[in-house]
Amino acid sequence: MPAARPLHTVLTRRERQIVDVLYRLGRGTAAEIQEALPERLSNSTVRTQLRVLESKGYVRHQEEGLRYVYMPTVPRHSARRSALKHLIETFFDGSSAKLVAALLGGESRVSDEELQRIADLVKNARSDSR
Amino acid sequence: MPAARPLHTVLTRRERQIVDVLYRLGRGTAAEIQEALPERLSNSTVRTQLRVLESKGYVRHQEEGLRYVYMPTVPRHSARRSALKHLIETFFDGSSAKLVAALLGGESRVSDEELQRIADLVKNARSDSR
DNA sequence: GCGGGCATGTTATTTTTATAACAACCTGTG
DNA sequence: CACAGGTTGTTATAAAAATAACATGCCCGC
Repeated sequence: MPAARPLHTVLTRRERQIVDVLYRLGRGTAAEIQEALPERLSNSTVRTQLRVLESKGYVRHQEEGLRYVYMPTVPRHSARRSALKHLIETFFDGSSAKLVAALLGGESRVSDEELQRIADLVKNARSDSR
Repeated sequence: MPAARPLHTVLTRRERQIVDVLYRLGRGTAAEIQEALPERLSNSTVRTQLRVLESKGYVRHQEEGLRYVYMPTVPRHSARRSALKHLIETFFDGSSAKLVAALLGGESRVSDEELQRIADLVKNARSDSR
């Protein structure tokens, strides 16, 4: 039974890197993961790490033909929900509005298209709550 | 010269916990940090950890009367910007809109007041970009 | 059917992390 | 002024993480 606590507070540095890659890719073989990692590691190392993650219950694999395809056990949406929560609490004083402010105000502005989509989301949310 | 890479990808598990506390508190003594940590550690351990963090350049301290007050070296807003970016890339396919969707759609709904504030932010952002 | 290329499994070792005991030092108070 | 309480510095050790070499097995093409 894994993680009462958010994943990223439980995993080691390497484990996080690997799990993050998996959340980005959805699923992947050792080789693909190795490729996607921010640091060069030997294939052997990556596989060992994956096995550890699996034994801890954070990752599982399916046999696909000959090779193993790994994926996270914690569903993406729940991992991300808790990551989001943690981020808001740590950096935004618990306020979603502050997060949005940072999102819109940052130097890396969102595209007009994204902005439009966000506006729509907000509109819907508001009419829902009315 | 610390961290070309986002903090949380560089720090160990404990170090992250401590740095996170510091970002939440802004600043704090060893005792305060110890208090705020999600796990019970001896005061000695916390201080050792802080010294390590300092030697790595992620934290610094000021002498305040007798005791040391610690704070992050990386400014909060830049740490949070990169954390946010990383979160969006890992869990939201690089789309801010998807993040907002999760924010508004999650079970932990934002309050009406927050929602209002968000709506205003979006409105401003849109008129700016026009 | 044999050797090359990939994949996996096993196991060992090095390195880093994590934890904390102990000593020394102020400082205010009885 | 002695000492209790809170703080820092030093140093040792235990525990975990990280890395990778080496061995094994399987399929495919020559």
